Amino acid sequence: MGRAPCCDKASVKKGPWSPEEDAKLKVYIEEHGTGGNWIAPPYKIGIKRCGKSCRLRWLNYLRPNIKHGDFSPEEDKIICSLYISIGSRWSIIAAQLPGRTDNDVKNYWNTKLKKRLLGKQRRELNGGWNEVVGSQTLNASALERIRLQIQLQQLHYHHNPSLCSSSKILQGQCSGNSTNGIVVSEPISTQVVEFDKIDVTNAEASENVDGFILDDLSSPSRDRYVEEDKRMKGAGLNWWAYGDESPMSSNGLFADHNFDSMVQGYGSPYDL
DNA sequence: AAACAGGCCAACCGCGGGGCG
DNA sequence: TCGCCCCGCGGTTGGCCTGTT
Repeated sequence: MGRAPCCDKASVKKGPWSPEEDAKLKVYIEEHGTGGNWIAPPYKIGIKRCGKSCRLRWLNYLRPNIKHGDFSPEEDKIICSLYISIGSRWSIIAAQLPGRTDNDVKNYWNTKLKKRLLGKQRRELNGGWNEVVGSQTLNASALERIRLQIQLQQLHYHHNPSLCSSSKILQGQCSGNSTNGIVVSEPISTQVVEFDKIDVTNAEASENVDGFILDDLSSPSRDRYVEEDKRMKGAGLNWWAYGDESPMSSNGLFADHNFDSMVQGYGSPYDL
């Protein structure tokens, strides 16, 4: 038996909210709160909206301190790091970004950040991934996160020059036994690539050497990152400071060769 | 100038989980 | 314990906007 609808779909209004509806809802919520019930407000203020629609409008647009507009490089880093760790748990990720909503973060990831980071996926190091693990195909989102982990690991080295010299990056082909449907334990055959010390402030050199993130960015964005790098270095900070705690150890290899832990994520620098 | 394609984002949909009678 | 109801969440859609041909 299907679940009863939360409202009469035939009589509720859909589509964009009018300024009048916004104003009514805002005034009502600010004066009365929701009382944990989103079904009542639309009836009480006389708008023909589903309670869920009211909740969404309030959370994503009307509530105080909502931040609209461009995401900062710092926010980018938080989103990337958390996505690697926990996947598409947008509400949790958004909770780490004051003023941002899960919807905002999700849209930003899907329309910009993912493309920026995965845009060079086709240019993976020396042949890239074998997506088939034994007879098991990796869950797509898990695979994507693994790929991002590797690409972000590169950024990590960009911004930790002390780690860059003769650093090694796992680019890996996976093989082994399925353990829980999406993950694989040892053995993981690895290919290791060495690359030279890179200084991100030399954007041109970075383009030439790594061919990844920076040359994917438009000039203004790249300049932003370079500026941010200078600022962070000036403050004695490194980007992507998840190294030692991540499933990849600081030498760039997986710490435990266990894809399960990597896919589940436990190395975020941002405590949840 | 018109047509088309792609990007972007607000809003909707449907499911899972928790509270409660 | 069961079923209903609602909330919260992630995935998806649809329409507007902008850039390109």
